[in-house]
Amino acid sequence: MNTEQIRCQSCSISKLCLPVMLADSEIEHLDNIVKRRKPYQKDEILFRQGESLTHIFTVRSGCLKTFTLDEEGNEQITGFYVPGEIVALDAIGNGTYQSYAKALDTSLVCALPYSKLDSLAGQMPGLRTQLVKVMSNEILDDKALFLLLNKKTAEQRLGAFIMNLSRRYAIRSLSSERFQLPMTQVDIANYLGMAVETVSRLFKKLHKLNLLELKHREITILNKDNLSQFAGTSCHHY
Amino acid sequence: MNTEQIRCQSCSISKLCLPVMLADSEIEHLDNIVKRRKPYQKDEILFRQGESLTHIFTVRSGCLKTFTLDEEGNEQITGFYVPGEIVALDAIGNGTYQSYAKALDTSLVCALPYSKLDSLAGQMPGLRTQLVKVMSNEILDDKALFLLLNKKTAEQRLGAFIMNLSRRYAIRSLSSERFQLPMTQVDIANYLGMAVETVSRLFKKLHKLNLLELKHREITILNKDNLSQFAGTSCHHY
DNA sequence: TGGCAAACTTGACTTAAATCAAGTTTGCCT
DNA sequence: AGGCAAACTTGATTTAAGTCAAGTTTGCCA
Repeated sequence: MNTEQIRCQSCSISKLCLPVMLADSEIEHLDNIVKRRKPYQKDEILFRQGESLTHIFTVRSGCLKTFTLDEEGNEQITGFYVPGEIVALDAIGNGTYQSYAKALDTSLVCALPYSKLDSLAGQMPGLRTQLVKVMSNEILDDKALFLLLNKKTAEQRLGAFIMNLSRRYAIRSLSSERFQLPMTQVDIANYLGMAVETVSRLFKKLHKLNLLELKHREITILNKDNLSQFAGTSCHHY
Repeated sequence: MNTEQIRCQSCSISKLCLPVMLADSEIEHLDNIVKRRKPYQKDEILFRQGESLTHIFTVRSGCLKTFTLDEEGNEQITGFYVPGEIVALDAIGNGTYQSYAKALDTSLVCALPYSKLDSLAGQMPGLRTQLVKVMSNEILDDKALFLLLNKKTAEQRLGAFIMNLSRRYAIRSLSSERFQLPMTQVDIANYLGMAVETVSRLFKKLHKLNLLELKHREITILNKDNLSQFAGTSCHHY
């Protein structure tokens, strides 16, 4: 079976995506508007900042990043997206993509024509509710990220970033103790607002503390509890 | 006329709020579910983190802040809300308020019972669209804030914060060159992730550069263009 | 399969902003 | 009106993390 042909009805991540709580007949309507595209290759661009919004995207496999460009043309990464996550929700407000989106890996993606999704949401209360919930959760996640960046040290930020990725994989029934980092350390540093050198040194430190192992791009979390604690409350000031 | 009795139909900020693009008959339906409460007094709490979501709030006058508490019980401010802005959108996802909300000033507020708002959104496409747009815009604003905190120096953050407030007042036809800061410098420092001392010193610096004047709580922006530029691109590295 | 750029590492040095300490000013409450 | 806590200011010192410099390693592709 061609993976491009998987339908919402049988998609393994449908419970994280828009079909949550829809009746079978409703899922079918949703499925009918979904376009499943050829896999995007690493570094392929899905959309560009300023283009007018045509589709909302959901990740089925692989990983995407979104970013803007600053005055000097440097990437400013604004998010990473793993399977089940929805990309471009910030474009709805004024109908224009507000960032670039690029595949970090070969990635399968579902494209939902926004106008069709919107009118379906008008007919299906469950879909409307789910869309609003997904957006509400994104606002919540953004506020959590805000607190992380604003109040925590570099080592807490990196620890929390790894734990956050791990949790997102766990919810998706992917391995949460050992996984491949889909992004480079340069990307992590950019996203977390720190220097690459700092990221490298902190990974070394986390390893020395026996919290995790990093080999090439493969992360193994050795002590989930301690890593969590380290990320949250290693800031003792007595 | 009692200000508590103003209706959506005649509310001066309705064009920034949920009624945008609704037909008159539709606005009436919306107006019917809105509760206008007695003004909240300074420091009065609207809701607490963990309470289950009953109402979404919109600010009519005054100013609110939202915050969470960290392990040690310290406030972590997550947002300030001025007239026309909607509070508690991050609570919809799991039906629980995700922060505390407190009045910074005597504030008039409209309370919208969420279940009623939700079912109205099911009947009125314009309301559904507007709700989704408002949420999308909040996601966008959060991402802009993220970039600000992540990539900019303390002085750019403070400059951008002031310009952001000024712009929000301007949209609401309030004075954008001269206004009363509704929050203390302690609150600003908390929100922007810096020390109060730094905020105080930077206000002094902005004054010395003839960009603004601050007297008690009254801000006068002396050179909007330069302040904007200062906030955005004062980071020369040759 | 070898060359090269991107990714990552390590060490020395610098710096922006935090912390600490000790004020002064403001405005609320009795 | 006067007292007191919160808000704000100013200066001296410290520190976390950035920058700079110079590597080594990895993996792509011609």
